[in-house]
Amino acid sequence: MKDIENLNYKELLEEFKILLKESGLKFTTQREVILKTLYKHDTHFSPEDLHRLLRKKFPKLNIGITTVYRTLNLLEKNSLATSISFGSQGKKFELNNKPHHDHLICVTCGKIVEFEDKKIEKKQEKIANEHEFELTGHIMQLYGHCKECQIKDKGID
Amino acid sequence: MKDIENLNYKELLEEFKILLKESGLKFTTQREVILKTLYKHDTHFSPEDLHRLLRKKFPKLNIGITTVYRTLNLLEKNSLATSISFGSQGKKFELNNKPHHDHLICVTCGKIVEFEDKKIEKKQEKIANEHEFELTGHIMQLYGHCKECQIKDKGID
DNA sequence: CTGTGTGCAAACATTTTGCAAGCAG
DNA sequence: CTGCTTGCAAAATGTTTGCACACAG
Repeated sequence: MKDIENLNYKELLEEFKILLKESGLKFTTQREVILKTLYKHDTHFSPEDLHRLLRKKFPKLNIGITTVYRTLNLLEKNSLATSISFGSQGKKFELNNKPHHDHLICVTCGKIVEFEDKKIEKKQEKIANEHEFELTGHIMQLYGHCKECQIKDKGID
Repeated sequence: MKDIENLNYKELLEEFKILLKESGLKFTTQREVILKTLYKHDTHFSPEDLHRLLRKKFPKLNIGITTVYRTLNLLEKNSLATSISFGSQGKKFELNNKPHHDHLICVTCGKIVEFEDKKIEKKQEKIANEHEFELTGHIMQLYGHCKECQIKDKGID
């Protein structure tokens, strides 16, 4: 798996172009603005949110939701992006250009908070070693109710 | 978060009934068989799979997918169950009546090793608290190469 | 030019909602 | 009896596919 951690936009773009060429695919304006927007906003985007933003910022492009889906899936397939999903609320995507981190996810409103914990990562390594595994990666997602949703759930309703 | 770890079915059922009463909801056959089936099978169920199984095992009930969704959401909202998303497919639900165990997965041969680590669990709680989340569950999956496959991988490939 | 990419509309898949009838309390 | 619950059908939501035209290489 290619390591694109800490790449700046120019490097990322280069990586994307190489990857397209290798697969016999074409570099298009749509694909470019999707990559650029993901890079600039550094958030978890749902396809729908990203699409809305793109239509607003690049009205002339008249970009379709279909293209957004296709490009996000393309990025994920090639390890330039990662999606995290929570069922009915759909997937959210982020670029893989920053150091590894994990996610806290509110099961009520879908809010995502990132966190990083070196001690846990260390412990994971240790567990892997104990079982004679050579680690290549991991998923860790914590699910719960965020502050706002705890209030909502208890107060009214 | 209510602790329902290690409850047997009778206790779990009691907990469910109390919870329903507290919310002014009713105890119905549908809700009962859903709880019981989740308890018995001790797996991650998608709503469709659970629905299919329920229709097969309790044909007279003629249970609707709607009820399955509603009950699973009810259980999750009250922390008796947790839903997680495996990959790109929909949600899967499991009861919270067992201590959470996690998985080490060999990406080559698919072998799965279960493990449990109290320190990591504690740390996760701490992280959640720092972000004012009330935890309901988590996924932690470590991916890597198991001992046997490390040998194989080095030989060939 | 060639074949991939695009937007659109329609198809699909999954989950939620409106409703009339059923049933728990 | 009261009003929550249910199954059904329809709607809403999220995602993919077929197609004809556009465009990168």
